[in-house]
Amino acid sequence: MHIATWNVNSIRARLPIVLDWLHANEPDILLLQETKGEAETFPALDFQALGYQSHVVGQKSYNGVALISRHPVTDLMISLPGDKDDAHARYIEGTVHDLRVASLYLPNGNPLGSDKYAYKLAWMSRLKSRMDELLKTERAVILGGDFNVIPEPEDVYAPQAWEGDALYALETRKAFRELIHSGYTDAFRALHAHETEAYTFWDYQAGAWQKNEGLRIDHFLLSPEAVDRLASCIIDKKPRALEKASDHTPVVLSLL
DNA sequence: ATGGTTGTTGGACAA
Repeated sequence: MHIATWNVNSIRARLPIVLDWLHANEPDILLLQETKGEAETFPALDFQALGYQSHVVGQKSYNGVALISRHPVTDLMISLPGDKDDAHARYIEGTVHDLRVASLYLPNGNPLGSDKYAYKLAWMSRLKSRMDELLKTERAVILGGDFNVIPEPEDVYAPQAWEGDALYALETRKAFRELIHSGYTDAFRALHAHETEAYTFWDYQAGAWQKNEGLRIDHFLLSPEAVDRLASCIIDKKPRALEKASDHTPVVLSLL
């Protein structure tokens, strides 16, 4: 079972790259973030032609997540519980075989001290509540997506320069640790404990890709039942080098 | 250094 997560920064702008990658890699499940459009405009027929069904939560212009699968998906949840007034399209969760899988786009939160940062922290608190609920099911749970969190200094090219950023501020990392400590595992770091320069995002600006000034902010968090089946977790850097690339590159999880 | 880039959209805003 192969599951990929990819912040594509607009599915319309990225469609050829995503379809080429999907055809070449054939994961069982593809989790997308920042599809940037209403669900009705999602190019589901293009994915269907490759044998995939698409489940999309969208909104105009911003955010947007999708759960794309070669296998049937049941029991969809299309928002993160805990705030009925939150209209951002940032969360979708469903069951594929014996797995409970979510695609999530956690708020960026910049700048620190703003309403946006308060929203980020509140969203992380809501996510923790949902993750606690999922743990109680004692099922294999896979949460994949753009967490907009740099967990540790080795996950960023210049830690000191990011201390005032909402992706790396201590309060953000504390909230991320709370997610982990409730019983989840960061799949990439579990299998690559001391690997450095393992990034999933490089800014479009200032030659960040060419200088390898990246961040590791796209993650898979696994429940204990999923960790028992963990075989590999790799970052596929190749799509970031293409013309018209997303600023993020896919992370691919393999389970037994 | 108040820049630099990309996407949506058709001027800012978000990242």
